[in-house]
Amino acid sequence: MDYQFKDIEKKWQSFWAANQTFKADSQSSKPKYYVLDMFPYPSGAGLHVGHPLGYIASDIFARYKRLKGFNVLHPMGYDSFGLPAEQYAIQTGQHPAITTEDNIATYRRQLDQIGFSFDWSREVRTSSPDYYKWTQWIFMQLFNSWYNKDADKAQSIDTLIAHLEQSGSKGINAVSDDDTASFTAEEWKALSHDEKQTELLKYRLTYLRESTVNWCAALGTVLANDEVKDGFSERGGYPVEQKKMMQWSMRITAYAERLLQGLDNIDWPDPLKEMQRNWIGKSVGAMVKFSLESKVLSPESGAEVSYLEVFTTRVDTIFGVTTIVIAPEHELVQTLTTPEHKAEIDACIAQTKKKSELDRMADTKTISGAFTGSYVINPLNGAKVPVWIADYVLAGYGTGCVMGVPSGDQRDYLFAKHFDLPIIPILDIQNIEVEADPTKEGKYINSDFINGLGYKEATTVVIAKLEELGMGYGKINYRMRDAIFGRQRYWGEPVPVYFKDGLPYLIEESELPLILPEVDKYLPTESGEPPLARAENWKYASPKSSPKERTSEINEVNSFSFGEGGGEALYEYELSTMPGWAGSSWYWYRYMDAQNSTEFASKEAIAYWKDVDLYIGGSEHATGHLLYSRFWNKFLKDLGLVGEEEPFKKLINQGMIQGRSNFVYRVNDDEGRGTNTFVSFGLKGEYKTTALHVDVNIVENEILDTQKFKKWREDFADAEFILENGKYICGVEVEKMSKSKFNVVNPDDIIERYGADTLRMYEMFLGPLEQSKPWNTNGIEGVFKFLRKFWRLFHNDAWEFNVSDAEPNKAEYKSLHKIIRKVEEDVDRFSFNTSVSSFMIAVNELTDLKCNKRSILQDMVLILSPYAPHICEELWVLLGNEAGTLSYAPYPKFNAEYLVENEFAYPVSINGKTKMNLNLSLSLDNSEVEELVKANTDVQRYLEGKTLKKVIVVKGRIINLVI
RNA sequence: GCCCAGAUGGUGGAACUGGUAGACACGCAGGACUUAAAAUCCUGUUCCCGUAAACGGAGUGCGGGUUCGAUUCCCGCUCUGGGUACCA
Repeated sequence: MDYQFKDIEKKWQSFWAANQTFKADSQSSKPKYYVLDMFPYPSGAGLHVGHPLGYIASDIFARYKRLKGFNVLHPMGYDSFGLPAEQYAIQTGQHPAITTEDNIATYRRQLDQIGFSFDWSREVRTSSPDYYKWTQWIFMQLFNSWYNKDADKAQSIDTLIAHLEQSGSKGINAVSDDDTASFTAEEWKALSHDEKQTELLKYRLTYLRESTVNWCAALGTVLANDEVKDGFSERGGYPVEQKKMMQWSMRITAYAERLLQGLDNIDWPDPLKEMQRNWIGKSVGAMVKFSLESKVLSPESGAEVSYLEVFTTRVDTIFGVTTIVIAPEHELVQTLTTPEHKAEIDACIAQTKKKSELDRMADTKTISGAFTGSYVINPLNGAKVPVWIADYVLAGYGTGCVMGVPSGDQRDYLFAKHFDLPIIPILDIQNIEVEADPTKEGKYINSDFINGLGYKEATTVVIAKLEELGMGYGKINYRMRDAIFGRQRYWGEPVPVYFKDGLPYLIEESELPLILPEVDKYLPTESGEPPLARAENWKYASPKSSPKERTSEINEVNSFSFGEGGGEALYEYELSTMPGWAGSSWYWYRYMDAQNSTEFASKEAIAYWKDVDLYIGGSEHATGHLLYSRFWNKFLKDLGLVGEEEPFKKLINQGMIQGRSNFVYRVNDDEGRGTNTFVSFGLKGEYKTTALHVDVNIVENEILDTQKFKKWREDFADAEFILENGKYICGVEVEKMSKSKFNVVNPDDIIERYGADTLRMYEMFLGPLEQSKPWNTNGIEGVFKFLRKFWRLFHNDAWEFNVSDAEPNKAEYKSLHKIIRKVEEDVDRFSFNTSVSSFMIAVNELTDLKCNKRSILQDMVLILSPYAPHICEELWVLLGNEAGTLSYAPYPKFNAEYLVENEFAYPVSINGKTKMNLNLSLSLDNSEVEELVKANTDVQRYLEGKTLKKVIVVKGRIINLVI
């Protein structure tokens, strides 16, 4: 009987669906295990063969855990808001919801074919109102919270208001836009309602602020830093420019330290943790004030300024300061510039502006800057230090102002050399002849009271002195910026906010979800407003009656009296929508309780499932999704809504599957035009050729199917071929998988030809899960043959196949227990490729043994079932088990006794050279082994009178004799 | 530039804490079955010398080191992939 994979797979997929085999229990006496995949964006192209790699791995793991007795939650859903559907809508006028619906149907069909054990009853879609209601709800919680640094957590904004009412800004230790704000309780109370709101906005965890954003004109939207690559948008590759806009932001910087610390307690790949650490970019240093010679007025705030403040990580080098350099965009540039230097400074600023467009970052070699004519005073030695501007100083980091220490910093060094400024060595071992020496070794020189000290000591002493003088203090800076949260797009979650007198207010919780309105077109308006401005009646109608019982002063600032007549007033809704990462920053909680209409997930569900035990996805989300998710999780934890500080305990990055393109070589004629003759790869050196992509689906093992090639495209119908050894060999190159390169392999085709079980095993067999690798189908035959061989173990005519209940023999037990141990080890370290090999060996052994023992075969089916579930279900029933019981059957237990051997021969080397085979028994201790070895006649022969110095035994084996 | 990961036959890869390098699979070559092909099965397959074979020499990107013994550990390079980019 042949292996009819199509019938078998269809049968079991229907069975699982009909019986809800993989529905996770909300309550169970079994321990819980949560296996999660990064949910896909359902693109129009459908799944290609690279997408399921991670899903297959997680599915194997989930199925394995079920067999091991865990209550497994293994859900799937769709991150269904996003740009491509909207771009398509702009081009075709088709509503993105319809496109998305179609794409999801395709994804679902493709996923089902692979035989995943997802619990589809918990499916989520970020674009569904039932879902985004809660995304909006979380946004509201963020709006209503501030970060209390003393408690080191987010708290309700009411607690902040209460504090302000009580004692003003005194004693508030918050993360805010403006940490210099100070007023008394009386001053606070005297503020108008709008002034209070403006003030509070500086503390809210999501807030509106004018910020410099990455504006992509072609996409008509703002992009986050991680969506911009080298000045171009990640999606589409359009140019991105800097622009100032009023934007919603998320105060992720409040969590910088916790995001950093949390990395130490989670089992994630080190490179990924490292990426997040770099992104957060913690630097420990100090703030130092350099007094101005005379006080000036700030052009922005009008306040008196008496010093320039710098941030430095090397405060120990303060005696080597020869310049203070400020960013050309710094607010005091014009104020500090003396009339005789104005021309130079203006020229320099103009040049910077021109440059910053595109190549400011590419061009790091050119040194440009100018002297303002002003001086400041070094607080520790009173030296007069000139103030310069230079474009290597960024306005957006630290104070936009640095102290130039040419001896220790290469940029300062180049700057000093270029403008002929002094360079002061500050460490005795410093070598500064050709470049700066940033060493921390040696003893200080030219450095007043720290002369002779070492780095650590000097740093402590300098900071202490600065603090004593009131001219500085130790400070930690982070590179990470607050995350921009608004997008000027249609296909996203509406922000549940309306505006009154220019200030944002939340809509009522009871009014959620705020449904995305219909629009006539998906483009921005003529006046440049986001697409939502096109929606009719996109206005907030205040509730008919004022909310009751809003009498307290605290509540007063959160609400206001509505239109006099009741229900008359209409207010503008926020027009931007949320970014792609909003919906994906909490979705793992929704799976815990996907149908809940009163909470984002019930307390009980969250208390039971807690967190994700295993998360599988690509490392490209390192500084996006994975960071934002950790941020929201910590916030939800602060509010007591969830229990765990970190959402994803263990994370595995699956490697990317790259495309593998095939080429044919068209022979050119003398004029360089292409002929219709194609030369095989090995002979192409003898001709002038042009390489053309050829569809990888008509190439097998690099051999072109010339008949299919002629049919592939009309103009190749009468192509001729110059063959080698009767075959046309194609060239190969690894590239991104894309339609235009004809290297896209669709999993449907593979399943059609070999079945889902083969696809699953082959994707694992291809190589280590975490490694990126090109897809090629060259080895898939081997996996298919293996499954067929496994099938034949149960259906072979060569021996009468009767399941026997007899006691298995030693050899059969040995094969079985070898594979039990191997697969357990492999699954635990996600080395699925090596277990596939081990299966092949085990099945070969059992075939050779003509094994028909029920217990052995049954255990084999169990062990293989996570990898190839369909065939195993079929064989499980064949062995007399009830249909559907396989997925929760107990996993076979490993017993080491079956692997013990009493006697074996192995090579032993003498002084490192392999010389002889020894037959010895195990389970002796080292001294006994030594005696035995000495008594061995073979060894005697080699010794030839010399003494045996050492017997090296490893894991009970003699490896080497030292003579 | 900086940070991280990697480099093993014709190919994908294995060797888990230093212990017979090349498991397993693909491909290739030869053979069996067949009128033939496909399918299946068997044998060989790191390279070099040589042969009927045994055997001998080299060998895990390159150059050193530690060790009885290194793909594995250490130092210095080369190349490839990923991240990041004037962060003071």
